[in-house]
Amino acid sequence: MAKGRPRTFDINRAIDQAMMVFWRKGFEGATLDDLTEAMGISRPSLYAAFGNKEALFLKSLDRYRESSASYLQRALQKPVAREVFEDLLNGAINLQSDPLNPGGCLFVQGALAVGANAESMRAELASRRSVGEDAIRRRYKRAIREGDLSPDTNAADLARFTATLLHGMAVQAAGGDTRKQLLAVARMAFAAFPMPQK
Amino acid sequence: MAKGRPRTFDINRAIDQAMMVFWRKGFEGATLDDLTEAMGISRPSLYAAFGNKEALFLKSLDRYRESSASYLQRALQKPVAREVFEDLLNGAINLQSDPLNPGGCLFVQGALAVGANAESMRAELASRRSVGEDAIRRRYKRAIREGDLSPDTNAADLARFTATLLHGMAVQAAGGDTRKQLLAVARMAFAAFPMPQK
DNA sequence: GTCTTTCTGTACTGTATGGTCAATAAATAT
DNA sequence: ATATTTATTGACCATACAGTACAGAAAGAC
Repeated sequence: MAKGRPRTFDINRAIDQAMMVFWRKGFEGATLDDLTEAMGISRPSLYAAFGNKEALFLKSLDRYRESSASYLQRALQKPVAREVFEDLLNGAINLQSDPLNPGGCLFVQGALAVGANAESMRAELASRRSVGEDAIRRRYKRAIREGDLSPDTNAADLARFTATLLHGMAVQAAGGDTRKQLLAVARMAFAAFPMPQK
Repeated sequence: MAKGRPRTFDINRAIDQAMMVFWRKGFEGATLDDLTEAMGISRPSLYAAFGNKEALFLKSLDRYRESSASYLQRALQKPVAREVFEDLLNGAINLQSDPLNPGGCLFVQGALAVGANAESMRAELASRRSVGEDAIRRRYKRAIREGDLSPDTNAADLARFTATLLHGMAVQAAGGDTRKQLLAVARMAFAAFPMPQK
């Protein structure tokens, strides 16, 4: 066991709580008092464990990707592009409209437009959204190779279209749209998905 | 002419400048120093003319709706639903990816997730987005009556789908997507639009 | 036990924020 | 001209913010 006095709180549980606060209030809107209260720890404990607010935010983003947004990796493993697309939309809806969560998506509302102090976090989020979109693009490319998407499909455009829907639904969910309403949106989007190669 | 010393600045021009700051940094991220500097006026002048930061934000939202986002009202006047849909997407792209503007949409990034102080502005924006979506829904309802949309179309769902695309493109644009890239997204979305009644 | 290491709690610091005061300047009304 | 109304200016205020110092507490090492 590590020497010295052990922490009295579970660090992963603390990150989970911080994540929820950032999700609900954004990076700028979440104050240290909000965070420490939700995490159940004092300010110096937070700084000892994480460094500062930015580092805690980044940890929260990692945690979000691995827990809440894990539907994305699962969707990418579906056998054909059509199912990938459907699972992405359904998974996003499931997450974003879960009444136990803040509405929407941490990667969207965490820091979409911010002041100078938070500019680097805004860029970080844009970058992470881009990483997700790129993973989708690569999956569609594979689908083209494997023949379940027509060879003349533009994978980058289709991935961007997918991301646009995910992000748009995040805004809708942040505004209070229900799961049922978002499912109807997804149903319409399915009609835009290119036909599988015959 | 009104008595008393006249203002030395153009109030509409000042609102335009404030709007740009809010658009770029959001309600919370925009400081009074940011605002007064961009508007070219002093703090007490701002308070005398507008009341406070919230009131200035609301004025900026009005201005945004009437200038930048005026494409929406124009699109709603198109003769058939299909053209309405296309003009909405094209108009949004035109606005959101204009290099002279901050990327994205003020109604989306103005206050999507915020701290307690700005909670009422977050709700205000959600409400205004909802007003826009409702105007689209009513337009589609009319289209159903007029026969250019099939009678079994769900106007509310189609309006929500439209709004989701607009808001999703706003997030994409805020992240740096170009006009060209967004136009490709719109082209895919067109495929999801229900066929006109035969 | 005693030493060392690490964590916790209270209290604090410097700064930036939104908002205001009081004095002065510039216009109209009579 | 004088009075009145309104705008501007620069300094100011209270508060909330992110971040920290320091003393005490709890564990392992020996």
